[in-house]
Amino acid sequence: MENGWSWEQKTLISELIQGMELAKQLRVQFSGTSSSPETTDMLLQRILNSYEKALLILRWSGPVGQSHTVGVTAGVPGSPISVNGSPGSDEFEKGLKDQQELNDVSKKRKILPRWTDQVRVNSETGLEGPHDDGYSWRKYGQKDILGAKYPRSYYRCTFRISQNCWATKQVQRSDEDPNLFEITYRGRHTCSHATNLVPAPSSPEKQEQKHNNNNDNQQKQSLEILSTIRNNLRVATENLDNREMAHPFSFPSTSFGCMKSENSHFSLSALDNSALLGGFPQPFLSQASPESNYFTASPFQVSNFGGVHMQYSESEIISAHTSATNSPILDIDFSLDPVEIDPNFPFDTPGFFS
DNA sequence: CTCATTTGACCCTC
DNA sequence: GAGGGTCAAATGAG
Repeated sequence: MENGWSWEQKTLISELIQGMELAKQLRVQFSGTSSSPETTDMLLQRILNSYEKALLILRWSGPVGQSHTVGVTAGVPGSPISVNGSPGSDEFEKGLKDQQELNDVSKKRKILPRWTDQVRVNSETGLEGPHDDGYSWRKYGQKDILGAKYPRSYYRCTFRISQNCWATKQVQRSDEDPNLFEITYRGRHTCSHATNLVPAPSSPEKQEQKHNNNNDNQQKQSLEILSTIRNNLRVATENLDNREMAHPFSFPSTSFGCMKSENSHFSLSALDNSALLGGFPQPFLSQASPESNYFTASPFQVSNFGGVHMQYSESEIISAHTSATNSPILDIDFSLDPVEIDPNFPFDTPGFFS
């Protein structure tokens, strides 16, 4: 590997840089405008900071982090938060240490990266969108949880055996809001199979629209992203299947299938300039409802893609915040197919909120 | 027949 | 010991 940097890494860095430059341009434009300039500037600054951190992390881990070890990501297994931690080199060392520990199988489970999404199911329209996170899951258990009204379901990747893919997820229905499901992902997908491929955008217009957003309307898109952030990352969910209401823990595994590049429409080049904004890995990329039929990338791009939206619980946001500053630990698999996006790339948390 | 789900039992961690 | 997570036999669906 030349210089230890793969093509994917270079592309990633290139995209990061480009995104950062765009954010800078945005900041220049916004500075001085009347519409809450402080907030705008602050948010833009945050975005820039995030890019810088991401680049830092990337460069730190680049040639070094070639081991592709199942990463300790921002999510940080088990303990979400230490909010006030400051980013420091010791954290990097910790990351290295954790990665080394991954060699110990017995610790594998413990160290698996972990993050949470919240998915709301709309009882009216009742479509099965939000659970299509692009992977193929098989339910292996269900458990009544102390203090929880509803049982928790356990899923693992269908290809655990065939491809040694150790990704799992837990689905817990919210007590307060039965329409809300908290999905905790653990581990990364190492499988490359695609039993069920994510459908292409339903219509050329939508695809075109998306494409335009990626190119001609970058600034507009950024504004929408900012708007999304302002809205606490909470977006209404539509067109979801209320079948889940009746069987909350039977998330259809059939509609998933590990994402396959040729169908995912997520090639880096296709993402163009929005790669950093929209190209979030699983579970941040979710197939939109059958109606919208194209991807959503949450939480940063939700406003651009109708249909299903992930929600982040406050704790998750905090976690994100924390990991951004505290856990520059990487889980970047640069061995990925150029068009495949690493499920665990720690964009879930980091920079965008720091 | 094959594969996914269910469910009670077992294991692990705190 | 309690609770959460996983295993694996039984069962069901296609």
